Amino acid sequence: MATQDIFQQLRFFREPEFREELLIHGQVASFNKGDVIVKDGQFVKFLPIVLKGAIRVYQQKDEREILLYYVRAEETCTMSLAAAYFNNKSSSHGVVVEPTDVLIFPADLVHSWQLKYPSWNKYVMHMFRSRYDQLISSFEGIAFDHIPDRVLEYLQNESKSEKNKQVHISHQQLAHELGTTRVVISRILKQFEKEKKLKLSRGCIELVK
Amino acid sequence: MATQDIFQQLRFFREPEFREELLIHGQVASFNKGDVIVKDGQFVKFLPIVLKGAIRVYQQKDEREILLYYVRAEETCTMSLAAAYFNNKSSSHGVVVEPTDVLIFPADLVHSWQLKYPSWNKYVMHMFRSRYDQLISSFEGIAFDHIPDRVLEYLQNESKSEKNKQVHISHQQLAHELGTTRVVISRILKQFEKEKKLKLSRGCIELVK
DNA sequence: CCCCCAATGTATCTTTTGATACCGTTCACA
DNA sequence: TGTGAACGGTATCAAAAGATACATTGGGGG
Repeated sequence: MATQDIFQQLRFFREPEFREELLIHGQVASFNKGDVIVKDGQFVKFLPIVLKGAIRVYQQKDEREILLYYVRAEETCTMSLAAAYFNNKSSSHGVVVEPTDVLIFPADLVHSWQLKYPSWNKYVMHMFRSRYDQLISSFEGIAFDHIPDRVLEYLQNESKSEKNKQVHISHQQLAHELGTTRVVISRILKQFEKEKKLKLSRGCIELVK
Repeated sequence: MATQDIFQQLRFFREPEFREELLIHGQVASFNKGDVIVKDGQFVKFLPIVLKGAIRVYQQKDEREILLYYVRAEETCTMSLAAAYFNNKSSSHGVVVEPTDVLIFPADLVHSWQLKYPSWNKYVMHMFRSRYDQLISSFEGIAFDHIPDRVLEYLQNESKSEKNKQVHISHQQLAHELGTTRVVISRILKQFEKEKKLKLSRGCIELVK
């Protein structure tokens, strides 16, 4: 990826010296679905900023899984960032879910950037704030909404990025994302279909609107 | 409160110039139970650091309430901090729950401190990380644990700060904290009493161990 | 000492969700 | 073209939690 393309993605990094540092220390890497970016228990040596694609970040405890967020274009992984800043081991997993390009750079630069470059500082604050809000939102969902509502909300979120209203996901995967079981999801989706809210086909759910 | 007492509370603010700024711009204020520190929809002009006591920070939507965290000694309110940093309105409420002393200072100083004082920068990062972890923990509880477990956990957390194992709280309040109803709590507590896990009296729950 | 209200105890019923089992269908691939 | 795995539909049962209703208790203020 050419230099200008990188900074087309990363407009909010303003200071010329900062951009220069990013080019000197940073490196573009490509990953495929299933690649593991960080693992629970590992020290974080490199910090990624996603240019294209998505990384799924989650915690695992016993058999259960908590989805924290997806790192998408222009974003970084706040869990890794915090771990890097305090030189802690990562407490979460990061797995690539679609072909993904990331800009990676040594994690120990974070400390100095934080003080030297206002645009980086602002970026970090923004990321933390935004992740926190996302988590509150998930929390709300799980605390107050019944599963049918959460299913609908999930589907609407997923589909609005695409032109059409189709979401390509299996009932099993959807159950996994929402922390429930396949049977429950199938039951709910079938009910929605009866109510003409959506159309079902193998591996695909189409919202009707 | 005398100067040396303040910095006894705030050891992690190291730079002498920073401490000086804190003294120049900061001011100690005292609040009582029920006082409102921030309100949803208000711009954040002043940022508090708690010296003693506790502030309950929560969001309200429709009739429901989400407890985000308590701001206790040495801590600041990350929601206010983020709102101040981006000059946003607060999206949460902060209410004093016990007699509380706070150091307050103008919110617009945050930007410059962030860049000038490493110890402040570190403090902020630490607060964000720690709030995020707390929220994940609540999330886990609500997602995976049954209410009886959450009740027990809540009581253990509350009691371990005190010498004895008594928690002074009504079933109604406890239900409120855990986002359920009084009847459910009474039912569960009674069951625990039968199992000799605790002793109940009016307005007080005593853990047996 | 009485009255009132908050706090608590308890029964009953319903809804939501999870667990399990079993079935047919579709698809990739040998 | 057959076959096994993934996908999806559905019935049945049980557990968890909420909703509602009503009784009882304890303590403070008049």
